[in-house]
Amino acid sequence: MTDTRPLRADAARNRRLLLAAAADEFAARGLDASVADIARRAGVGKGTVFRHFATKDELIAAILIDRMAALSDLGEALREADDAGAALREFLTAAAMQRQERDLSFLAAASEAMPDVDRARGRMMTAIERLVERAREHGAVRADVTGADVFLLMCAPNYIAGYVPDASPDLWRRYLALILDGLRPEGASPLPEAAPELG
Amino acid sequence: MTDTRPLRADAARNRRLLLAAAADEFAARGLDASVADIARRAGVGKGTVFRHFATKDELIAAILIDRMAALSDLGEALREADDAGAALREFLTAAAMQRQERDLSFLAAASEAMPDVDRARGRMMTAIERLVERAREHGAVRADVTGADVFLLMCAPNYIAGYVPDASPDLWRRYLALILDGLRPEGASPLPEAAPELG
DNA sequence: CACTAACCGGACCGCACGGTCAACTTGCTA
DNA sequence: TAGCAAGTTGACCGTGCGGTCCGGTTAGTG
Repeated sequence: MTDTRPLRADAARNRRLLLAAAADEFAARGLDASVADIARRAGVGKGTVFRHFATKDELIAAILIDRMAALSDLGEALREADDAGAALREFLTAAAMQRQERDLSFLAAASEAMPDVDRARGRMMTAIERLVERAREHGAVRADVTGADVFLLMCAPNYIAGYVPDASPDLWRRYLALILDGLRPEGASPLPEAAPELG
Repeated sequence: MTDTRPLRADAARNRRLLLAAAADEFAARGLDASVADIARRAGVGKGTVFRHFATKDELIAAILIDRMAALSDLGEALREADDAGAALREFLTAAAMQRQERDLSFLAAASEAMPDVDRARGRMMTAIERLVERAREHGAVRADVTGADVFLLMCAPNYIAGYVPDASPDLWRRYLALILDGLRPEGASPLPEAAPELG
């Protein structure tokens, strides 16, 4: 944090390789993918992984923070969009497009112990809340749906499609469309149970 | 299979205790819950677990088969129901009510190697397909949704609600309602991507 | 009641994982 | 180009897991 000396060229390169390899490996095998496999995929020794990330959890956190930051950027940019409903759709499509990890429980667990994760999640949550609020005002989504709901629904398309062996890589679009249809206001039956409070 | 001699009284009791303890432990900690913990919760030695189930996977399979059989019974009973839409809703509610495991990937993996699992899954799939077909004919669900879709969506409410730390135990009802609203035919936009083929 | 096959339990094994470390290599700078 | 801090590496460690095994226990039977 306080120490911001730039990385040596090879170290910076390895860090990039590691993040990419880890994202691939996690997408393929889930969060249980071993650090050794990630190192091998990156063409690097296992020790190097722990030089860059003190812990496997920190590596996961770094990836999640990157992704949440990108989505936050998008969400904030979309605040100006003309069509609030289309903006929300675009956001959720982008969220599903970056292969999300299936196991979000890490997010909840890490938020308590890792302030960086918590901050990134908070920023994304407010971006989502703004989008939902605006879409609601424009009558593009049902009145009883909240930002927290959308946050939770964000990964569902990948989760659902992820359990089809040999699925089309775009199968998630089908379930995203289904969920989006569930969000539309026309003829919606009121939702039971209060919306959850997150973070 | 061929050998159907009845279990000794204590063995039968322990088997029941084990299945219950395993279901609890899996629900609480996911499929990674250790066999030792399950044995402890059942008040039994670890060796006893492996006397009843050759492998941890077989224990999981036994639980899954029980649940799928119960759902198949319900699904077949609901074929006679007057309101086809209500029947499908009732089925999905029952499916969510038994705490489903979050990690369905086991199902796909086990189906290939374990014929019992495959058979139970097949029976449940046809029950679901019948319910969906009938609901579709009655105009209670959109035309482009299939049995495979419903099968995949079945566990989503628990998955979504499962990542809220301290959630109300009935929070899944909220997301089930949302998904059911996504299934309704009025004003549905056609689904992209072909429905997956399962099994 | 005595006998035995079925059953139980927990010490034990091998393995794979996350994480450490000390010897070695390399990019930077003066 | 010499010197050194920064970076790399893979052998190594402790831990916790699924699964084994055998000595002791118990439910059923004649």
